[in-house]
Amino acid sequence: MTEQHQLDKLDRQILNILQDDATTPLAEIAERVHSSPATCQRRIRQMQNDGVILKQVALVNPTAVGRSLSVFVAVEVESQNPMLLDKFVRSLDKENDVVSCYEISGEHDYLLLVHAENMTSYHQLTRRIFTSDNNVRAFKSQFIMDFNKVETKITL
Amino acid sequence: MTEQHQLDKLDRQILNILQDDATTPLAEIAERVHSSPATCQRRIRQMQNDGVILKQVALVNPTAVGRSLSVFVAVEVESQNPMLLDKFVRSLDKENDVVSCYEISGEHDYLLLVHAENMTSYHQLTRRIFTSDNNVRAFKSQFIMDFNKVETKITL
DNA sequence: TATGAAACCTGATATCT
DNA sequence: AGATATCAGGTTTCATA
Repeated sequence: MTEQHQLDKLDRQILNILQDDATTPLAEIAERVHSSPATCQRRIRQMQNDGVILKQVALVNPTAVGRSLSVFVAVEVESQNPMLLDKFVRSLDKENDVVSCYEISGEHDYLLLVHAENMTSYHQLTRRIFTSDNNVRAFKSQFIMDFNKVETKITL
Repeated sequence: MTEQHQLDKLDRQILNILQDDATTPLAEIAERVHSSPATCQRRIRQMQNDGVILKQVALVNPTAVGRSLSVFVAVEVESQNPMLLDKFVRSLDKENDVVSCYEISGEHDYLLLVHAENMTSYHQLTRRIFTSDNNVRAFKSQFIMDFNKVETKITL
């Protein structure tokens, strides 16, 4: 998480590969970027230390694990008081179905991504966290009907 | 990608671990779930074949790779003609800055996540793809001011 | 039929030039 | 930075319940 030197072409090529498949062996990476395994290894470690690579994770199919209802929820808060905003955000940590929370500009304040088991459990979730007690004035559910493109990759 | 048997507790525990850190050694996984490395290995392979685990990827910090402007774009299309919808979605594939595209219910049709270098490059992107030629009636940019919680993990 | 122990072998890491 | 040696850890086999 130290200060980062500018990424060069080699770094970017390695990142493109690892963002597609983090299990790619160093020997294959080296071949594809025309370098050596040792050099690739050093670059990767450097980028991990610099916080360029945040972590390596397994991506799971929500439907296959019983979360077949996915929703973007646009939330409008009652008060912009920092303590109340913080309280709202922290209340999401306990909620397994809330995968992400972004603070956004515009008419809404937050955009959440939720993976729920079904409509009943989603409804219960909304009753639990989108309350005026929790500093929420209003919320709008945008149900995801199709995942046309869901990448985590930032192509460089 | 075959038909999937029901996931048991062991599978779910393994998924929770791999969604946090896909580099966790099998020996450590085995210890934490009170099983053996061989069994954990077999379960993981099974879930990969069943499409429960989609892939393993490196997550990259957008800011650290020069994409410091992140935007959710709500897009409303002109026509619901399937061919035109498909054409719009396919036009996004070429765009490196467009990370995901969800088809949603409500007043808008699509929600895109974009990681752009800066406002200038984002503006150029909007001129390129959010055009009436591309079946777009209107779009609304929701700039991300803070990533309060950005997970890929579906806690089981 | 699924598990755990142990052998085996690939590939990650450290050292040296 | 690249080549080599070492060692950790992933994979296969086999025995067992």
